[in-house]
Amino acid sequence: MSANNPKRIAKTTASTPAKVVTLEQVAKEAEVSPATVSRILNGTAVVSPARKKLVDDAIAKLGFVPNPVARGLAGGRTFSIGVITQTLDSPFYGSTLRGIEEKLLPLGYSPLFVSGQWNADVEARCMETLRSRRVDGIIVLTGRLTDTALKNYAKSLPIVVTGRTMTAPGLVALNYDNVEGARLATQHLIDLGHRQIAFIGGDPDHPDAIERLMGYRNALKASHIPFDQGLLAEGGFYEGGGMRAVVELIASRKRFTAIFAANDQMALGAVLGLNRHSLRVPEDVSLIGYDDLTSSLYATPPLSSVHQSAYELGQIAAEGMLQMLAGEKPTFQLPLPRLVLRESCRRWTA
Amino acid sequence: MSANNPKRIAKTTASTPAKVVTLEQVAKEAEVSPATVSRILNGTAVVSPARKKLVDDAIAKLGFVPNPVARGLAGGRTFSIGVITQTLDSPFYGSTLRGIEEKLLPLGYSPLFVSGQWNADVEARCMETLRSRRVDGIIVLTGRLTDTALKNYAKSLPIVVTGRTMTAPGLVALNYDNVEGARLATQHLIDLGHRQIAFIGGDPDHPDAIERLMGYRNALKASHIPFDQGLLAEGGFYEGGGMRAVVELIASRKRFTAIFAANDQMALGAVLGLNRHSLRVPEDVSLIGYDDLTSSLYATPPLSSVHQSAYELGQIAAEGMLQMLAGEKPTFQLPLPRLVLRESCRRWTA
DNA sequence: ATCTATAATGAAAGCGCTTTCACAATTTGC
DNA sequence: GCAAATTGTGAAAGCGCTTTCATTATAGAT
Repeated sequence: MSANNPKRIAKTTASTPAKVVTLEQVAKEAEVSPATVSRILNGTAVVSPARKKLVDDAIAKLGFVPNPVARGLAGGRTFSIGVITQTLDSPFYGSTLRGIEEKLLPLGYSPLFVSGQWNADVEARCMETLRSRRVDGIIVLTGRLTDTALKNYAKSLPIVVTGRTMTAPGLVALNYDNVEGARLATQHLIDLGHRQIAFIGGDPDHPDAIERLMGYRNALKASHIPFDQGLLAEGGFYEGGGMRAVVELIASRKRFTAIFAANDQMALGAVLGLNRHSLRVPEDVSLIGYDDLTSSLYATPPLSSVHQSAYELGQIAAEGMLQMLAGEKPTFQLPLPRLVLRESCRRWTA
Repeated sequence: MSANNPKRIAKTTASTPAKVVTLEQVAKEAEVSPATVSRILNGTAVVSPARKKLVDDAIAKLGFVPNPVARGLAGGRTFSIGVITQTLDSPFYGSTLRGIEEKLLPLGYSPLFVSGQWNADVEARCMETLRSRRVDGIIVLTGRLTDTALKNYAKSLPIVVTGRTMTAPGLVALNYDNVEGARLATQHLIDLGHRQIAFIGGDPDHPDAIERLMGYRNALKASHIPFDQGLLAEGGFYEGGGMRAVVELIASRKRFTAIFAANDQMALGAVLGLNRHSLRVPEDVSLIGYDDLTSSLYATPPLSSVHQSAYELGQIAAEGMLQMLAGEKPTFQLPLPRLVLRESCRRWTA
């Protein structure tokens, strides 16, 4: 290939002379050794100001850009961070990816996104892919791997994981307070006078789903409203599931005046399910979601929700990773969930 | 670093012995030269079946995984494909990314996603990042770079670009037929009896926006409906813009009985804008969008739209890239846009 | 002044793989 | 049967960078 390469370049590059400047050329230009150039690039040793200037000038003149591949091989650091997301097209995590990218890029790190499909096996394979690519660290967005598995990975490279609460050496976990967010949402409904509040839950294997259910129950308990299993339905975190869940609820002939859906996607599906049965939001049923997706703002009616900044989550995760890589102890402050009130809830007077 | 590494591993790896098997070890185990192992790995030369078996066994026994970083340096190929998307959190392109990933991964290629933010400068920087990372090829999802710039990049590495129609050596362009899709949508409205059809356009710099407007005009012309500038509004391809556009339209007191929005996000925003003025979809105004997002299926009412498979687009783009890398001439068949009828349009009888 | 720390630098040895080049072992052609 | 073409293989030279190790120049201590 190293012979193939020039060949291909020769064939395809008529006007662009494909000048790939190497560190060695910089060294020659500045009349110093490659080692010195490397030291300046990495700040790994003190270099006299005079030589530093020489080198900086040479770099500028030649337009030298270090080759990350060579750096990876020689130094063991690839300046890339693996990110395991679950699906690349999630409306929630999409923003998180953006947050990660924006924090990483300016520091010369590139994110390498792979999707785990909410499946532990796939995720394990992702981990291997990322490790074989010699990423410097891995950010896991929730995921299905066990805490133990994660701890193990953390032994060989730094890990930041969201959606969990755990501690281990070489690992930092970030988790929004789902219990509190769900409590807030349910309490809001209670404050509006609702007493029969249905809950559309997410995938029961998912910690977020469990915690949000817990918040819902906590709020009920605090107001001495008996918890009713019959008011629970499962929507799997997607629109279709939300719709099905509400249809089941209606079919069960359980009375409810409000619904708290464990995420906005299900809430949006629920609106459609309700409409199909001539139930209007918020006239007949009040509805509140979770996540505060962009699309919820433009739903019909605009959906009240629990705001969780996916974007910020990404930023914080990336920041934490950067700190670990710098050998610092990551410190961060996760924003608290907060209610965003729009038009999908209404006071209920029985 | 190579000295740092063992140090860190020693510190963090109590149980995992961090056994990184190298090609050389495989060679030793199989009692052949590293060159032979490499040849088997890459299929670059004929190796006797006997030795091949030896090597395969050694690989299996040792659990050897080639180091892509070293491969990148030595062979000039990194088995990674750069993908320039515009925002990581776009509901449309999200699926495209998924399509790309799914095609690439099984062949040992990893996508490297970077976002251009619909900005030519940012995009140019992305290009440089990707090139400096020595990706084997680049997939550009629409973007703002000029055709000329793209042609230039194509001189040094294979490029697949979507959302354009152009040809150049080392470049393949994939474009859905926006004109036809828009014509279909508009024609549908005409068939339903609408004569005053408003158009909410996208960013006027965007080729998709231009083509969809053209399709709209073509359909009108074919039915001898005069084109009316006053029925046009610009929504910038986002929900908020769609909402503003419809509000402007209403304020202008132009009569219209139907709206064709150049994408679903704007259509969704338009629904809200209409509702704010007590106009119902589809009772008072028929509405059709473009893209057929997942969320459109669960909108209130479920939105009729022009289906364009973002996912398939990704797959085809990735496939095309793979073919170019294999030295084949890419062949592909883009699906035609098709109407997806749901509940947002209604017959109009004046 | 002489000896030892300290600072700044370069030479050279890799990182793990691919690829050329040369050579031996076949096979083929006549 | 013998030269010529073909095949299979290994030794060795990198790819572009980092890092150790040794070396020289400089400052500090006695």
